[in-house]
Amino acid sequence: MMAMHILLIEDDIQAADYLVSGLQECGHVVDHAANGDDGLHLALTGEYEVIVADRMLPGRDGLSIVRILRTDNDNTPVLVLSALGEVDDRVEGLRAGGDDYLVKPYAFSELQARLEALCRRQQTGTVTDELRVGDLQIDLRKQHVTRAGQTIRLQPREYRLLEYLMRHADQVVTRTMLLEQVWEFHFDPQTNVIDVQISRLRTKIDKDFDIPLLHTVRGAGYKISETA
Amino acid sequence: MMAMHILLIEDDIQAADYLVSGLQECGHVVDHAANGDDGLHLALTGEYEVIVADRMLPGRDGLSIVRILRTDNDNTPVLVLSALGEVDDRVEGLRAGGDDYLVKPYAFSELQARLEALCRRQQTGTVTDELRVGDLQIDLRKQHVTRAGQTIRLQPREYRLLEYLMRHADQVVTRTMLLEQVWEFHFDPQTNVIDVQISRLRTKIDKDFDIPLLHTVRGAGYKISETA
DNA sequence: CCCAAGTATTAACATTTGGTAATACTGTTT
DNA sequence: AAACAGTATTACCAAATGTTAATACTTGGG
Repeated sequence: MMAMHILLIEDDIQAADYLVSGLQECGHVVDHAANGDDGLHLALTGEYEVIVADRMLPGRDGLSIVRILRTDNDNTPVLVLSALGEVDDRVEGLRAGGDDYLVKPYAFSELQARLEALCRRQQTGTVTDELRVGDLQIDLRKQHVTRAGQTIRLQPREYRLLEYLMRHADQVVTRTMLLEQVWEFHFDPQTNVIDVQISRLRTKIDKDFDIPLLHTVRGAGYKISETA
Repeated sequence: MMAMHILLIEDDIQAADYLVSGLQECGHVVDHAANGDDGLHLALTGEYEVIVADRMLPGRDGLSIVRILRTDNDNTPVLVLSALGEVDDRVEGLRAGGDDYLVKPYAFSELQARLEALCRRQQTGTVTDELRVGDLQIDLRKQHVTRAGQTIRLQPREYRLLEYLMRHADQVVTRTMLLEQVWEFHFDPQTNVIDVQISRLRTKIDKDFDIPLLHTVRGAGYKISETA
């Protein structure tokens, strides 16, 4: 089993210590947060393969953390630990979302097995988990974009547009390709949606930087590339 | 080959007559419009399995008709007839959208074959092409909803919600089912989105009618059914 | 060098939809 | 009957994103 970066959000000190040691012995790197708010902060800023969170937490409970991550388009898998009796409808909903839950008390070996399963599911989903052109970089798992280390916040459509462009880096991408693949329009909208969205994307990824990466290929379309 | 209702939009009288006769001889029912505007009107109001439209038309061209149908969520397949030389980028886009085009001059047998292909594609897509509960009815192909013959205009999400409910008519549909199937949320948004959207849907499908079809199943979810 | 087509940029606007919350209604339980 | 949880309705807001349109810049051919 591969070593993983794991975030553990658990307020019970005893349980937390036990888990941290156990997971470290398996070769994993474990960060620990003792309450929901710290946990959420780490989850949003850090790079974890998987998050283990208690259902009941001071401040912000485990489910609320999942919800916020998902709303933020962060797909890091979360394993929710819940005491017998506190399993509710929402925990069931979790399963379908690629996450999992585990009812306390549980065997450590089961926790291990489920963590592995969650990571496998994640890994098979995407072949690579990042795309890069120059200093522009997409974390596909977290749908997180940075340029020169600086976070760039994109809207959903802008993200899809950029992802498509980057999956075809150094290739010319035609307007028709974009309409079909990014907009799922199979007809001509006869408006300049694309021009406008390209422009919006440009201001976000190129405006504040010296070297433009998103190039116009006159009469053909667009191309994202390090070299003009 | 099944008999079909076909709408032909063609301004050239000779060509139109030729096609109408030919198609009628194959057992089809053909309506003919001689210009783009009449054609669009028939397309929007009538019930056709397939539409054949000239690319160049007085008033409104064939592609513009396709565009308007699609914007209106009408998926009736359109076969565009285009003279050599007037094929442009957009026509290519058509193909991907489940439509087709044919360059003049063409053999009548090829037209026949393509019409059949378009209809087959459409038929295999949906097993039935309408859902009905009492006097409430959905035309799945045109995504058109009527109650007691009266058109009901729904927003996209409202439509998906209603379609899901009607595909499970007389069955209780839980909130979790709706979140996953209609909203593709695999986590609890912890808001009352569903309640609000159900309410919006109700005002559209039940408010102006005597018998309510959308019922609340307290503690469980919702059910669409003729009988309370 | 000038023109036309292609493209860029920008602002204002409309629509769809989710979030929030106040209020009211309804069925169930004690 | 009173209390309570579940649900309904409604209004207002905000975000995302498509539409329109005015204006300006860019490029290549004549």
